[in-house]
Amino acid sequence: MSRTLAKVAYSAEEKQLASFAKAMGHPVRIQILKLLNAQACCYTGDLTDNIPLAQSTISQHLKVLKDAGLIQGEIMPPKVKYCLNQDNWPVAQRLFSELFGLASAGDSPKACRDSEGL
Amino acid sequence: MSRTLAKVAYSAEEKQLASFAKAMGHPVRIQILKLLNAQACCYTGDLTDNIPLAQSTISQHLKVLKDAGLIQGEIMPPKVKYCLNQDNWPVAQRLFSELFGLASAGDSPKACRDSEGL
DNA sequence: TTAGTTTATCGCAAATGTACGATAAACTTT
DNA sequence: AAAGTTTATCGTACATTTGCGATAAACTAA
Repeated sequence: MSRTLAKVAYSAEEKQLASFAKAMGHPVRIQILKLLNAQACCYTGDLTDNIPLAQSTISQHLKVLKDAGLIQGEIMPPKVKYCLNQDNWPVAQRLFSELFGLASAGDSPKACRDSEGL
Repeated sequence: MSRTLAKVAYSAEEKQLASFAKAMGHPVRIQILKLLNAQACCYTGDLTDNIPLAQSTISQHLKVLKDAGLIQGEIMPPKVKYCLNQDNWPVAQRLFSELFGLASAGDSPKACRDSEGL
């Protein structure tokens, strides 16, 4: 048969994962996340200096990441310091891990013998 | 200081990762990926039957996933069988793993002592 | 108070994304 | 050949995203 399929609506986790993914769906935002992951924190100005986009545009990208819950900002007048969101980053980590078949690092997708089509 | 920052342009990997993430940025597409990950393959009709969206809409979502390289489709007249993309799924797996600080499963984001701001 | 620094927000234009119904395309069965 | 099944594509409407310059907001230093 083939009737053991998807539920009709999205689960909270599916929505959360899609929301994280959506926020990550732009190269600049990936760049920002990588930066924060590598060096803990940074100020908006640091990004403005090194990314060839208007300051307002970068601020908008930061807002997207913040609204998605991936980063958090702390006001340190006159600057704002951003870091990965302590609470949600591990959640995102988990959700993506689960989607990708969790761990076993070298796992290949469930075989679909024949494949290579279309 | 603080001048050891981001490069001016995006690397190929950053663009690739953003592209994967963007394709994953919708709950229906997450649902489809989970399904394919869980049961290897499925036909468009299976999705059409179980997701409350028009057939044309689902077809479009499949196209987004296919264009991003996350899934592949094989024509088996009169149906089309979809599976995770054998080549790229592991790539996506790796890129996301790397972004999330690779492995150590329980790692928390690099401390940003003080935090909780804004 | 005034001027300076840093970041967020507003208003706008152009491009993309989302969903639908209608229709075409490909192939099977009668 | 005609009718049926399954999936993709087209055209359309509406919403969201992306990027910019201009401006406001918050706070410090003169």
